[in-house]
Amino acid sequence: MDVKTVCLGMLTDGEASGYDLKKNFESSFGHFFAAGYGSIYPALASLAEQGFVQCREIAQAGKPDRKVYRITEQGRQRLLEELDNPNPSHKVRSEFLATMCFAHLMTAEQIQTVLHNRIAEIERYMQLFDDFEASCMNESSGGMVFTVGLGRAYMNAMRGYIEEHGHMLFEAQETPKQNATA
Amino acid sequence: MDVKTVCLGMLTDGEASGYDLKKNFESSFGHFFAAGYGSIYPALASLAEQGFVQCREIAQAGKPDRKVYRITEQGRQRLLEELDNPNPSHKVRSEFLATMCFAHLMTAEQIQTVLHNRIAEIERYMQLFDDFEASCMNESSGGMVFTVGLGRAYMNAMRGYIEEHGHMLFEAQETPKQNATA
DNA sequence: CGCAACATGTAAGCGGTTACATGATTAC
DNA sequence: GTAATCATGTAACCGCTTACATGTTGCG
Repeated sequence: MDVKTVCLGMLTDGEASGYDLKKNFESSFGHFFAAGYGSIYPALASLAEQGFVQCREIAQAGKPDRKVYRITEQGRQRLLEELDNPNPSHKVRSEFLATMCFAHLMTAEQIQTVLHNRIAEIERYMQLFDDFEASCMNESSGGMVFTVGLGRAYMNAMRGYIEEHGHMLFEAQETPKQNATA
Repeated sequence: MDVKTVCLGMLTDGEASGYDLKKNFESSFGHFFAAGYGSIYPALASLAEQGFVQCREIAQAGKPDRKVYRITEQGRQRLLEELDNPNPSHKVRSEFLATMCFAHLMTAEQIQTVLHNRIAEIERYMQLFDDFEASCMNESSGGMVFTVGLGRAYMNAMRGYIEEHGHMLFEAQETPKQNATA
């Protein structure tokens, strides 16, 4: 399951351009599947080449032609095959947690800053979830609703844990050497 | 913050070989920072070349020489610089959630299987957390304890959410086309 | 006047995954 | 016998990130 497959899935909701899909990746998919233009445009080109999507160009004044993609029947079949995976992965890559493992090598201010920034980012995601529910809750599939709910649940758990247990990071500092920001 | 840096951090706990570090990556770091031998051995070689670690070879009968690495003073400085980042990332890449977004294109059995497997994986992580606490809780830094606690908190949140709200994925199935497993 | 939004792409590079290669010892 | 544990590495590959390239419209 890569960016290509997710694009294909998004297109089951109706036609869209690469630009449109990017907005989708930012809003509803942002918390668990990031993708930039550098992945999306090549993905769409490749899908078109394989016959999984069809492209319709719409001329525009002063802007590049808008390229709108629509999923084909082969594309739908392909998507179903991908969705058949019984054990899709869920991977976390956290520099944040890696950093916190070594909190005893950091100053209290450094730790405080990192924690503060993490909570701020969590709040941003929470805002995204609120926006999503405010705007497109009615037209959304149960799957999307589930996804947003799960995002909210685990962001909430993280925030709660940090607020309740973050203090333990400040205990047992060993020789807080002066910062080597050089 | 890449595999190299995390290896460097692990070595602040004492000397270790690549093989040792791998076990570390699997147990305590497994839920937020995966790394295989293909990343670890080259990372150690590169760190040694840069003077951030020193290598001591221990001959062994019938096995390759055991290469034990120790962090140097430059290595410690380097690590402190890396830890100075005020906004370390926390990224999720979830084929699981991506799949669930398109649950309305799947059969009930498929969804059930995916959910079941995800919960099984969460239980595995929970077991790892228990093992960690049973074995090395006393000697561990506050940071490691925090990390494991946070992992447990969000695994728990995920599991709870799936159990309480998973049912919504089965509503509103649209034309559950027969599977295209080809 | 400058920035954000609209709109599409390419190319280099990087970091991590996977597969391959080797081989003894110990426990079931 | 066969699987797991110990133990280290290389090399190809793959997919994503980042930077670059271009240009208009409209708002404050």
